[in-house]
Amino acid sequence: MPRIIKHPELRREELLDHAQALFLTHGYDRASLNDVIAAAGISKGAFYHYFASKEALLEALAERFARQALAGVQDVLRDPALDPLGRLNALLAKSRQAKVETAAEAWALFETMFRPENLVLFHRINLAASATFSPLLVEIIRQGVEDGTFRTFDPEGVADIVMQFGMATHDVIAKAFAGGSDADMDIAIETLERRVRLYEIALDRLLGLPDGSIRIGEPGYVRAVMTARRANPSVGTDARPSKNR
Amino acid sequence: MPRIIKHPELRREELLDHAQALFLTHGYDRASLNDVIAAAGISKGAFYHYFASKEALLEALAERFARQALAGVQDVLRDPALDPLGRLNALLAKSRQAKVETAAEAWALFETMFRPENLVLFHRINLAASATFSPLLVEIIRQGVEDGTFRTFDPEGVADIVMQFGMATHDVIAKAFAGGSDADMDIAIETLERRVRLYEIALDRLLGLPDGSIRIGEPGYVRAVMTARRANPSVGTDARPSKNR
DNA sequence: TCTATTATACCGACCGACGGTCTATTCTCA
DNA sequence: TGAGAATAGACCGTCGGTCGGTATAATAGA
Repeated sequence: MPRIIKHPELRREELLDHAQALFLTHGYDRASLNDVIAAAGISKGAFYHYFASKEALLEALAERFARQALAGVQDVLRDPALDPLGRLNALLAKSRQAKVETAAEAWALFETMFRPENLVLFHRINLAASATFSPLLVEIIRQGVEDGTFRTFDPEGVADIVMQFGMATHDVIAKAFAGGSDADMDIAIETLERRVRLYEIALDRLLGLPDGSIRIGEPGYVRAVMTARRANPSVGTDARPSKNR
Repeated sequence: MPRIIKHPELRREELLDHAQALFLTHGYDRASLNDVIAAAGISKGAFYHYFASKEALLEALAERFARQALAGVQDVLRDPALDPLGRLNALLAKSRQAKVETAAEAWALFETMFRPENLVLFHRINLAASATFSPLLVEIIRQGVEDGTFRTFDPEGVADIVMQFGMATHDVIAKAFAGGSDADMDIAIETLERRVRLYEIALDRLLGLPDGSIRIGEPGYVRAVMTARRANPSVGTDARPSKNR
């Protein structure tokens, strides 16, 4: 095997790219290190030069996800024209928009993200995302409390609940994919749509706002996300020779 | 090795008992099948006679947890004297009581439950618990809506949020243990206490009740749980020769 | 009641794949 | 030219899981 030397940062990113693809298509546990290094075209030794363990690779991947998500939302955070409620809604809108775009552009990725074997991966990403976004939410809520827009005694708590709501949609979506049939999907879409309305009201009331102040997604948005796949035909079930562990 | 034949159900329960002990002390991933069968004193073949896989063992364990939890709340569910709000509060009180008792009787178990390596185990148990308890909550809420006690358009959604809140305390507690020092623990206790108050209010308002109607735990209850360990000295960190995967 | 026969419970050697380690080699650059 | 970063790949112990086989229990026919 010829020896190929690349710029370290590039190699690291490449490794993350291949790991991401494999983890998403086969799940963290089922994608082996050998798969990853084979895809990346490097040796075990090279891999362990960049990452201390497979676990560390997962961690780095989650961090990268969080970093990218944060970058996409910087403008909202910095916009001085926004009041706390506006900023909070803008933040929610951004994350909604990110979901729609992901669904449209990479339905396969979107779908695999919610497969049961990806629970570990998903959890790690969410953990990293929480660590990144919670402080931002707290700051927004705190400002809102200060200027009288919001009323709550526990900004951190409310921030956590916002994050929780975001993650909770996961289970509903997972059920939609688990069912498989279009009918199941339809039920799941309507459930999720109702759930989003509920989350909005929960946050409204938790923050002492009139019902309808918080907007997580306009009616029909869930359906828009979930039917975006038509443009990008399903990858179907795992086409890989099954491993038995 | 002598061949010992036991009643199948007994053997199965024994297997679950040993698996539970090992999974809790070392985590699902780190406790190997060989550890389990060694503890139970049986062969690989015997194990695979009872369970199709290690995964199936975990599943069965989670189901057993859920079944036991369900058994503990049957009286509350059946009590005809309770109105929906009373029943909901009684249910919350029961689960609180269960936590306090667990903490007092088996602090080691309680602590290990929240260690990071037990995330998978914890998640499975919660999944099983959700599947078991959500329908019960839905039924209670639905009745409350019918008789005018509660006001909501999405009983399933509210039930899910109740379950979510129950699980969310996990993260806060996990942080308390992660910190380690008594000071960290103290901060975590106060955070959790405030968080419980927030959850109560969130549910009050979500169900259209006056603030203070829902009681998850009386003030000071969290501290009572977390300091119950004094009676039962900590097991400290993992005393086992570390495995490298 | 005493066997044949079948079904069930159990044993443990064995397997391929896994994550991870180690030594050796080659490249880069001061 | 020498130090150290980058890469290679053989190798290791352990893992979850399989398999051929054995001992015991249950059942049936005589």
